[in-house]
Amino acid sequence: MKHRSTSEFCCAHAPMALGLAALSHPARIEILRHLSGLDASCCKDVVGHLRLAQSTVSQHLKVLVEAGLLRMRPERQSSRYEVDVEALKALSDVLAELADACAAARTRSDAASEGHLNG
Amino acid sequence: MKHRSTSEFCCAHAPMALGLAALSHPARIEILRHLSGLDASCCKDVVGHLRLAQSTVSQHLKVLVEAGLLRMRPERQSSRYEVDVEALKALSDVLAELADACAAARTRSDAASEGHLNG
DNA sequence: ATCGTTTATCGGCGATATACGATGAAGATC
DNA sequence: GATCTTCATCGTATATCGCCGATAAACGAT
Repeated sequence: MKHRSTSEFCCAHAPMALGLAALSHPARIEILRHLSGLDASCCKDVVGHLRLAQSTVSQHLKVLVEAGLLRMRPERQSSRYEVDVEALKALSDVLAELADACAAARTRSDAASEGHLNG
Repeated sequence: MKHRSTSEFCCAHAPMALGLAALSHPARIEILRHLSGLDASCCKDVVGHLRLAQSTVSQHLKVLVEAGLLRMRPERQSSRYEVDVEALKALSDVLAELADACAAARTRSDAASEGHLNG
């Protein structure tokens, strides 16, 4: 997840890669889904929902917070975790842009080869 | 990237997680962008674009192929790699659905608290 | 003050990811 | 046939991940 790659594209795509990495685990996807249903929730609640050790869940929550996809209020007794809907939407949009760019490029090249080869 | 987690949600979210994991590296994002510009391209071309060893690039391409985001025709001399636009769009849509679900849940809960608390 | 609850962090283990060089296979070129 | 190019794979080294148990910190209740 942490890379010290070689070129400028690394810096350019690093935020997107970090966000997607945070979502590249079934447990973390499920955490987002679970937390979206409720208003805000604590770690213990997530532990009850998933079948993972408390320390493991705490780690997953930390990953999501560091990726900016969750916000947390550290109320020492029972911290509240909440989905950052804007950040999630932003990440989704970036991926959608990539998909659209690829689709547009293909459409363009299809049109070109039709124009050149006439079918 | 390969997890043998505990519950049913793992299987449910595994495909999404696998796809996002494939995109969770700047080099692989850049590979998709690069390949979308061209029609189809070979490994050497990608090696020239990125500043990574040929073996490393070959690995990244393999990851993308195994995730279904790239198609490859193994022409032994110079294999052709091509973006699977449909697969990429599908993955983007799944993430968009997750984001929308979270947004919808928040909107609903906002409306509820407004109704209860009158602001 | 003591106990119970909840959470975050530490340390360790096994598995995986990332990167590279070296090697071998397959086609092209001379 | 000899050589070059291109690519996939192997082997290796290092770093990170994912998981857990154990522990410490913070708060509430008794």
